Amino acid sequence: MDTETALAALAALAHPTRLEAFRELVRHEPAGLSTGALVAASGLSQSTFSTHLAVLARAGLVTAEKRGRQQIQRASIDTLGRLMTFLARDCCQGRAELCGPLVADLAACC
Amino acid sequence: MDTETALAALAALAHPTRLEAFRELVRHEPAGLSTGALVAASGLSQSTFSTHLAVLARAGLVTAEKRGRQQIQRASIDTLGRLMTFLARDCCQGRAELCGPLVADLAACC
DNA sequence: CTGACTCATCGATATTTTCCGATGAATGGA
DNA sequence: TCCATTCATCGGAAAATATCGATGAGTCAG
Repeated sequence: MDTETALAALAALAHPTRLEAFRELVRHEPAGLSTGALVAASGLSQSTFSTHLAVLARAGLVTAEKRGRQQIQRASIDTLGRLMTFLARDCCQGRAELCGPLVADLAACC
Repeated sequence: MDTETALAALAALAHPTRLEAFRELVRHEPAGLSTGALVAASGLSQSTFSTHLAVLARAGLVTAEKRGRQQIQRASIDTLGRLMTFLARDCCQGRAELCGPLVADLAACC
C-alpha cells in the first residue's frame, strides 16, 4: 500500500459514522449488510450516509454488490490488513525489537 | 483503546504532513527528533507545523521532552499498537479465520 | 543584562468536510 | 404499465480544518 492509499483509508476511518459502519461490517463478514440497514443504524439521512459509504468504498475498505434493488456492503479485511502493515512497516525494517511487542499484542487478541 | 481515542489517532494520521512526520519519528525511535528538524523537513511554516504536532500529541501518538530550548519529539509505538489492535479487535472476537491472515501478513513484514 | 534561538499560541482567512432535502435512475411487485 | 423501494448524486448551508504571520514565553550564549 502506498502513502496516498493509506491516507485515504485513514481519512475514511477517521469519522465516527464511518468507523462505526466499517466495524459493523467487519462483524458481519462475510455476509455483509444492505445499505439500508446501515443507514437505519446510523441515524443519519440516507443521502448523508450514502456519501460516507462512498468515502469508504473509494478507500477500498468497503465493496458493494448489487442484489435486487439492494446494495450489499462488505468490509475488506484485506485492505484493513494492508493498512495495518503500512503503519507497522517503518518500525519493522530492521527494527524487530520495536515491532515484536506490537505483533505480540495483536496476536494475543485472537 | 476506546472509540474516541481511536478516532483521534486516525484523524491525526489522516493528513500528509502528520503521517509523514509520524513515520519519520518511528524511523528515529528511540532517539527522537527536535521539532525544528521536523519543521525543516515538512516545508511548512513553523506555526502550522506546531499545530500539526499538537494534534499528534493530543492523540497520544507523539510525546515531547524538553531538552534545553529544543523539544525532542518521539513516536509512541505503544499507541500505534493499541490503534492496530483496536482496528483488528472486531474480526478477532471468535473470528480467528479472518484475523489469521491479517496477523500473518503483519508478522511477515518483520 | 542583552540578543539570538526554539517553540506554542493567537487572530484571520481560505479550503475542506459534513449534512440535508430534492431529484433521478434502476429494480421489482401489483 | 404504474407505483413503491432502494440508493447515488446534485446544490447549498453550516461546521471543521489548514495555513500563515505576528506575538510571547522560555532558554542559552556572550
